[in-house]
Parts: sequence; structure tokens; C-alpha cells
Amino acid sequence: MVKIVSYRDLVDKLIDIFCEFGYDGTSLTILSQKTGLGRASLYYHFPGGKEEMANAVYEKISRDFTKLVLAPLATDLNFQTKIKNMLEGINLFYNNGKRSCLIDVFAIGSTKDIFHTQIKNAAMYWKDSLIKIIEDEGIDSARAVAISEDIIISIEGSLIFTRATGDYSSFNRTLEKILNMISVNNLR
Amino acid sequence: MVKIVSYRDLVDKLIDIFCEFGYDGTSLTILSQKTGLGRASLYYHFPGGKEEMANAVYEKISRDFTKLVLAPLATDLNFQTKIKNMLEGINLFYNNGKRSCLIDVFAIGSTKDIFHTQIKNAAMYWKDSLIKIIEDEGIDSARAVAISEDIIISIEGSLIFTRATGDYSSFNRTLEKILNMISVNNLR
DNA sequence: TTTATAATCGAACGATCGTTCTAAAGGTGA
DNA sequence: TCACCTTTAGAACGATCGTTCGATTATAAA
Repeated sequence: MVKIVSYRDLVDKLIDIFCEFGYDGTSLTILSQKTGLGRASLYYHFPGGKEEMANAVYEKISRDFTKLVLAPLATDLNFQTKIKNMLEGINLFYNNGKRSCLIDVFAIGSTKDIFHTQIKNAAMYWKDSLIKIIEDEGIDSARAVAISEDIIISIEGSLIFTRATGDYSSFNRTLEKILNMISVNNLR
Repeated sequence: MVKIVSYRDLVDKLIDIFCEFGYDGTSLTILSQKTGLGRASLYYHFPGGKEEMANAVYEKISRDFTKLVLAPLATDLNFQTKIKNMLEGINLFYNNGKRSCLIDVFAIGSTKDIFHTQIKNAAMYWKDSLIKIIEDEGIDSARAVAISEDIIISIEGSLIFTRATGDYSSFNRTLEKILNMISVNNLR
């Protein structure tokens, strides 16, 4: 167990806990045990309680996703490099497929209504970013949409499949497949 | 609201409720309100309480999945027909993409440990069934594995994407894509 | 050492959890 | 009508929920 020494470590730990138990399945008793902090100490850092913890977790995840996945798509590098960097960001963000639960935590149960709009916007922004850089390669709009959706769907699907089977290799294989797919020859 | 008149209707209603709130997020109060039955009445039908309700839900889902998705792959029909029937089964099972949560309910929170092995086995069986009928078409083993995973991953991923964006058309588009992909010419 | 602030803690709160209790209403055959 | 079984119901149980409380320890500047 990694010792918690800073606020950032604490939020990282909260991410793991919420991922393992889900928001509704995570009790203050669990949070106290897993973080090593007393219940009152948790409320010292998050006066808003459990809901504020979920907010902190979401904002951290949101920042990471923007930095690791979305930002690489907005650079001036060439197409293949942008996709390659995005895939490396995906690999970091999902920790080699081991963190396959990041969305589900906020898409199910009590947190669903709170974060649904934000998750939707993030998904749409991701898709639109992909469409744009694919169109810039001279691909027609309809095909760019199909390819963009296919990339996102493959990634999300492999995370589900990986979690179900416990076989992390299929996650890596999917990232490789996407990398091969986006050579300009294969796009058309 | 559909009136509940039989045990089967009751289990169907429980599926919807657990899908909406997740297992841990579903309280007996919610179950009582949404089913229209008193708390004690629920315990009359499910003496084992909430956990027995989850079991009944899982077994119903498991039977539906076997009948709608797995069984079509085990027939003597030709390859394309088998896949086509499976995709129609998928469409029924997930109700046009609107029931995108069926696995998540059992893959997160308190139910995770109970059902993990069964979900894993179902996923493996599905994949192996696909591999077998693809190999029967003369495709080499490695490629059959890749195609099978790709089919499952596309379906699961489109469910996640559909739920996130609220755009059900991408689910249907994915099923169409799979149908086009498995023409024998495209397989090799 | 003194003082002030940051951070910790377990005990206890009211509310809600899943569960069990006792009893009554509905339906069916004699 | 009667007896019998199915199915219903709300009240109440102990346990746990998220939260708040009062008070103690750690840290660091003066």
C-alpha cells in the first residue's frame, strides 16, 4: 500500500477506491480503512463529504483525460504522430487497461445524473477532435465520422472486454490495431 | 408504467430498476416504490432479499443472452446467417442499445465478486463460439481470434458510447458494420 | 518555550439501510 | 358460509449509512 502524504495522493487513492466499489458501494468506513484516515479527517479535506470527494475525483480524471488524450490531438504534429500520442495517453490514462472503470463509476447510480452531461460533452469533444484531424487528411466527412466512432468504440469496448475476461493483452492489441488502421492508405 | 401481474413481469421490472440505480444504489424503498409492492411482499417472492433478487435478475439475463446471442451461433445454418441472427439477438437483448448497462450492474460494487466468474465464462464462451465458426470458414486461427474479439469489442464499446452520448444510432451503425465485415471476402 | 494553525482522531448523532414481524385482504374449492 | 392458502401490507427491528462533534496531536514560526 502506497503511503498517502499529500492531497494529490489522497485523490489518487479515492479514484482507486471508487473504481473498486462504485460510488454507492463505497462507504465512509471503507474510505477510512483504505485511506488510513479517520472519518473526521476525510471531512477536514472534503467538507462537502462523499459528494465532494466524487467531485474531486471527477475533476482529476477530467484533467488527466484532457492532458493525456485530448491535448495530443490539438498539436501541430502530423496525423500519425497525433494518433500515436493519443494512444499512448490512453494507455497511461487507463493504466494499461487496469483502470477500466473510470467512466462507469460516474455513469451508474447516484452520480449518474450529476455527471452525465459532462461525460457526454467529453465524449462528443473527443469524437469531434478525431473527426477534424481525419478530415484534415482529406477524408470525406461521413467516413471521418465512422472512423472516429470506430476508434472510440474499440477503445471503450476493449476496456469492457478486458475487465470481463481479465486478459489485459486484448487492450494492448486493440491499441495496436488502431495504430495500424490509421495509416493513410488504410483510411480511404 | 407497465402493471406487474406475474413473477416474470416482476423480474423484468427488477432488471430495469437495477440497471437504473446499480445494485448498491437500489434500496428496498426504491424497489417498493418502482414495483408497487410493499417491502414484505418483495420478501415473499424473494425470501433471500436483495441478493436473491440480483440472482434472479442475473439468471434471467443469462438465459436471455444464451437464447438470443449464443444459441444462433450453434445452429447448422450458414456462416452469414448465424452472425446475422446473433446480431438480431444482440439488438433484442440490449433493446436497441437502450439497455446498455446489463453487465455493468454485476461488474461493479458488491455484486462484482459474486458474478465475476460467471461473466468471465460467458464472455470466453461467446468469443470461443465465434472463433470456431470463423475457423470453419477456412480462416486461420490467429485471424479468427482477432476477428472474434473485434466483434465483441465493437458491440460492447458501442453500448458504452451510446450510453455516454445518448445517440442510439451509433449502436445500430456498429451492428451494420459487423454485418458488412463478415462477408467472406472481407474476412481474409 | 510559547503560540497559532494544520491535521488528526473516535464517539455519537439522526437517517436510512436490509430484514423480520404480525396481521389482514384476496382468491378458490367444499 | 366456511376453511385454506396465496399474496398483500405497514410497523418495527438491529445494523450501518453519511455526517458532526469536541478534543487531542503534529508542525512550524515567534
